[in-house]
Amino acid sequence: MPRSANVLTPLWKSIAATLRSAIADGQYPEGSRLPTEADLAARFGVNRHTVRHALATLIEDGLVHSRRGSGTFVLSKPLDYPLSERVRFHRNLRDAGRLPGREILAIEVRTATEAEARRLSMTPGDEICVAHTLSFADHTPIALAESHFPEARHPGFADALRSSRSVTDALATVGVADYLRTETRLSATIANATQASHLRLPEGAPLLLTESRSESDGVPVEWGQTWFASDRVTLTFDFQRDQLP
Amino acid sequence: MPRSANVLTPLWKSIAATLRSAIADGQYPEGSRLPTEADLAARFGVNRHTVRHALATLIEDGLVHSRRGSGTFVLSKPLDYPLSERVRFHRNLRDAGRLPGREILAIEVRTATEAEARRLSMTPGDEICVAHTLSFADHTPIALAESHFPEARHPGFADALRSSRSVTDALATVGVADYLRTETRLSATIANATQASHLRLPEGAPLLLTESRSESDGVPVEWGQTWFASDRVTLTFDFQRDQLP
DNA sequence: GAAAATTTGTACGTATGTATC
DNA sequence: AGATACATACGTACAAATTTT
Repeated sequence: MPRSANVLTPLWKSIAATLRSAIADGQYPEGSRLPTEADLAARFGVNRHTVRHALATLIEDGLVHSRRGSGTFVLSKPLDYPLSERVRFHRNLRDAGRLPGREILAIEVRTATEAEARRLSMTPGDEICVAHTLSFADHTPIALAESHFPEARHPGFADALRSSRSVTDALATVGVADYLRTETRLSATIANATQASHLRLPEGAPLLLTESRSESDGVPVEWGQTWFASDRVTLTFDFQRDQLP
Repeated sequence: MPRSANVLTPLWKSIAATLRSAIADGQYPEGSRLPTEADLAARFGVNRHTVRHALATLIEDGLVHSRRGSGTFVLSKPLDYPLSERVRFHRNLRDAGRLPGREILAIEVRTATEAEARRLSMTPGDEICVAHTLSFADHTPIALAESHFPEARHPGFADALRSSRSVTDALATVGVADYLRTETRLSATIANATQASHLRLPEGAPLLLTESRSESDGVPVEWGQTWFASDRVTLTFDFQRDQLP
């Protein structure tokens, strides 16, 4: 039997608002499961359709997501990762109130191919250091990176990176006090099996790929590709702000 | 019978290089099909495995892609789309030597929701103009956009946009001579059925999503989301260049 | 590992108030 | 004023995916 329709706001809208504020209040924390649609319907005293309508708006807004047979879960808000000419991973994460973490998957030293040499302003055959790393925020993987460094120009860098575990520190020990990002290219890809496994994502999840070059006094010191788990990170930048170190 | 191994560069590498330069020379234009693996093997006088090894590197680099039973096809190089505080679609495309095009899918004028009002510094209930557009480069769709404009602040904007078909022109007719992009957020998504159909992509293709706000004299004039077909566009930006109009 | 229970997704239908032509 | 379309809401049933037994 239809409810008297003499209302200012629709039922589903007020239910959506209630759920929204309950999530905002931390009543349903990130990753937690909402009550089942049947439960919510009973609690609000409405039909299941009405609850579904409310939930649809939360899903649309990326606040929750539902899995058939499993339930509706609160999504964690993606980390804002500001891109600037002075991108520093640890600093970015601490500024966002998250615990930064980095795991080195592999470090190899080998001779540069033609394309790699070009990107680092070297000659093919020169030694480069290639580092594969996995970055974490609060123990959750957020990005997978493949970074190329001109080992020939900075001998001992690979060893420094192995012991220091921070790019900025390792560069400092080989004499690169400061460096700036000079070029950034952005595209989107689909996670392959390897990437998905490292990032703990389903295969086929959307990834944000950045390709960037950093220089120190006009000389390239790094060229790298980084694949971000797009549902955990949002890259941001504004041209106004001149952020200082 | 194995070939004498006393060689400087491996066979597959020189074959890959030959194919690369053939593609670069325009011998195999964008979208065209390479000779079959059997043909290439015969032409280079090697085993089909060797050709496959060479092709694998081209596929890895995103230069070509292969479809079982169909062939190997030359991919078109993605358009470089520079992001700056002064992003102008038509100008960006002409600078890249492409033919810009824009199709207006829908323009609606309605009252702003709470979230929309916040983004445009308005009050909920104020009138906004929402435009759904599709952008083309050389008649190929590259981006799908949903733009929000403060109609209440600039009465007549919707009509201006309907007749002018350029955001910059339409803003000019309502008195906004210049505007700058103040905020940009980036993420990656998967194309849904609607997006895929408009962009002429397979469902599930990776999209690059930008969310941006533009202001004129500190007052918001546009808030929009743009979904780029990631295999056709690469967003770029460098902090060095101060590009002038 | 198979079966059962749980939970979301989809589809049919009904009814009524509200806005539009 | 009447016809028509739309939004809201309830009822029921079954399919499909997941979790639990």
